[in-house]
Amino acid sequence: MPKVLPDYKIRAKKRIVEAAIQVFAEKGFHQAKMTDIAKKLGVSKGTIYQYFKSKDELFKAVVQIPFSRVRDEPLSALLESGNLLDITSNTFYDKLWSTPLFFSEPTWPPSLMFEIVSEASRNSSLANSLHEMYNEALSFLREYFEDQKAKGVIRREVNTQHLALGLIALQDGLQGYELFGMERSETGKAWAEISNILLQSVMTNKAVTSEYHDK
Amino acid sequence: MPKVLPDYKIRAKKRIVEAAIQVFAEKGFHQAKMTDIAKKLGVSKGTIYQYFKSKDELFKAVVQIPFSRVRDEPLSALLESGNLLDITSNTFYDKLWSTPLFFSEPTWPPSLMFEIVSEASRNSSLANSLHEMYNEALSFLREYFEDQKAKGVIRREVNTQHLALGLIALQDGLQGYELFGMERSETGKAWAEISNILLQSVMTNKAVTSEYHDK
Amino acid sequence: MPKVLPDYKIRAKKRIVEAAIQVFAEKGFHQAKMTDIAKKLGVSKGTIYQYFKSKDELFKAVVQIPFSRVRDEPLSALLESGNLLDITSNTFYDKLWSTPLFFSEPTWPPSLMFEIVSEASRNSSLANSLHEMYNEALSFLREYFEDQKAKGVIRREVNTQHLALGLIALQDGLQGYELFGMERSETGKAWAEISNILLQSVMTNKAVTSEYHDK
Amino acid sequence: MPKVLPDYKIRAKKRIVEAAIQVFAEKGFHQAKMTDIAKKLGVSKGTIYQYFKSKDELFKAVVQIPFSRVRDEPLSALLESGNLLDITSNTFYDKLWSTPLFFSEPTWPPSLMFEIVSEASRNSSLANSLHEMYNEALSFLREYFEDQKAKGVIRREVNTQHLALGLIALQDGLQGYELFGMERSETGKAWAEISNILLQSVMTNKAVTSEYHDK
DNA sequence: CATGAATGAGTTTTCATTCAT
DNA sequence: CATGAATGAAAACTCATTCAT
Repeated sequence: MPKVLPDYKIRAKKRIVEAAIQVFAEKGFHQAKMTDIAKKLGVSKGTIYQYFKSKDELFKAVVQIPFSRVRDEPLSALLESGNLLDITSNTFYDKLWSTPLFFSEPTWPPSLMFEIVSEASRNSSLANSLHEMYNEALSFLREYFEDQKAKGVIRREVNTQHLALGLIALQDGLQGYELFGMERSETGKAWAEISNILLQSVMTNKAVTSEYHDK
Repeated sequence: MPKVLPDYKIRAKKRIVEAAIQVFAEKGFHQAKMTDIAKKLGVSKGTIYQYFKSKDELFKAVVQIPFSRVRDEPLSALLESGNLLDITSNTFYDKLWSTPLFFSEPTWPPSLMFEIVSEASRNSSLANSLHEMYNEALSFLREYFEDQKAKGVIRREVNTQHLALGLIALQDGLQGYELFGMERSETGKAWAEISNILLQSVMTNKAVTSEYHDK
Repeated sequence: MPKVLPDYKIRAKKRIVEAAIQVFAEKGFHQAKMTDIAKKLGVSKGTIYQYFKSKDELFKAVVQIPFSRVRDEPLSALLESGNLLDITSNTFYDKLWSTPLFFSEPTWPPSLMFEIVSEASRNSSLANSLHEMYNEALSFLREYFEDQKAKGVIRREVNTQHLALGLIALQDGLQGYELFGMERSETGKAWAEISNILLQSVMTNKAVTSEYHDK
Repeated sequence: MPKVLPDYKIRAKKRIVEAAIQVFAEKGFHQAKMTDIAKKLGVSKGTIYQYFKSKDELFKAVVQIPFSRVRDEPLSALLESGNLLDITSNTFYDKLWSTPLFFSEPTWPPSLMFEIVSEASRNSSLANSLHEMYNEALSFLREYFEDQKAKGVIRREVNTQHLALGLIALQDGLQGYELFGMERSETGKAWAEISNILLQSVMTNKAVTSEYHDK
């Protein structure tokens, strides 16, 4: 009888993955010992092996966390309710990465993200799934920009794919700098200024004028 | 007599560091075995230990490679001879990262760079030296922009620090995407388009006009 | 709640220390391989590392075995029940070193003792704890002699500290000679004769006479 | 053509052995690296291998240093010129061990001595040669005592073998205590007092009286 | 199911010894 | 002969994984 996993098992796996994400982020995948993860959960190593065949299996599960950051509700709300230049706000910048960890869908803290990207360069299957996730995120933003284009906010000749890619790359780059100690205040100001220049440049004259009037 | 290392020892260390960079980039620090590095060099494990006390020591040496990418000659030449919008070229984009490996000063391949950044989040001493390197690179670009400002190419009200930070972050972000399989052709086009929008936005009207005439 | 080690862990550590003492005595510290110790216990190397961080840590534990030989019950009993010249007996000589190994408190076999003393000359922390142990043993014997002095058995002008030191040194010296093959029968006779001369010399005339009468 | 070793070779070997003794004493046999010994001599490792097939061979050479301490000239002179109770002096105590190192015949410093004794318990060939050396030293002292007996200084019923054994054992024991930090002043006083008691006890009444008169 | 002591394969590290210069 | 860089066999040590309780 094909049986789906009982509910408690799914919840147990999720709790383990959440703990693993934290520990991997704190120590790095290879420095993180199975014992550390077990300790963080308050269970024994053996228990983890009841749910995941191996440390590698657990890593894969961590990596399969759906890439939901751009799609998550607060972010979508932000985009859909406001106007285009809201993207330049620190609120948006923060949202892009700091989707509340372990609240709804857990997400990778930046240090883990960078390790995963590095790992992806040697692991094509991981690369593929990362690629897919990014494409999804990009589509989401691109569609939003296309929408704005349809509304006459963004100029017709703008390549929305490149715009989306550029904005997210900018944010990822700045994010990385925070890892080695660049101040959030500094990266935040750079985000605000650069994204503002970019978006103003792609807006129609009409939109620019009206946005300024709104302020 | 100041006791410096004999020349051949410096060269030996350098060769080991170069091999280590390659192997670390291929396999990641923890997957890279001392044997792998020795094999790549065609020597025995023991030889490496004559030059570096431990694997960790070797990693530190790898990480202390001076951050010379922006200062290296071809890059400077590119900036100094050409006009501002040359930055938007793929040549420049390539230069930023792909300073020929093991030619003059070895540099970290991207996958190693991402691993190092991730590691920096847990290692404040590493973080400090990375920070310093980035500041140096940023200063270099900012000074260039200030120069352009003095020449009337860039508008006076532009914050050149943020401009430099934004451009490098954009490049680093795109670089990361290549690690999980995004095509260079795609990232290159995004770079060209976004950096072009940015730079045109910060240029004086006069400069924009003349640059267009040059083409 | 004061976090003490669980009982079984203390017992496990003790069993490992006992095995280590045996193997160190048989082969010497550096010739003794972790595998040898594990094999003697019938466990794997890994197990030992669960209880001791390193071979050196294990050595330290071996060395911290309390110096109980003079204080142990049979020895005290011997001293307290008998008369002073019992010290000259082979029973006492044997007791001084050969407290039954691994019976109650494990003690160092002579070959290990000599290695430890040699090591102490290069390791001041080890030297300190050895010194302390010896002082304890010496105090015990000195107090016994002081007691005998109070009872009129030993003459008042005798320096009991030097007497104790001399007797134990004599025993340690003879012990060493057994290590390179001097017969116990020979060292035993030397002990009997020399300690007898010494003790008779420090006894009061009255005590000498009565002791002779006892025989 | 059977050829004895050229003179310079013998001298070279001797210099190496002397350096080895020092380094073995400082660090212990296993902690002493061939490099250390070479450095102490100011030559390269390779040179040592020109004269000794292996580290073990070198150790054997160190251990074969003739046991000359009791026979060496100053000591013999001391014994032969003076009277019996001179043995109780600190000068004699010092002489027993501290035959000037590397002056004529090198001798083992105490820490090396203790390591060698420990090693002898596992190495019967080493044990044999140590035993032989000790017997030689004992004979020397015993003969001296027999001589004193013939001269009417020592009583006829005294077992001179045990007396010699006891005195040397006492000295060796005290020597060991200095290795873990017992003060020379303390061990010296114990030696003076205990050896004095012993020797006075074995002397004839006549000798005791006259010795006292000499003072 | 949960536990955590035991395992041992896989690495790092050491250093006596060799040998090309 | 002397040198010291290179070697590699032999240890120490790690930690994911297993399994008896």
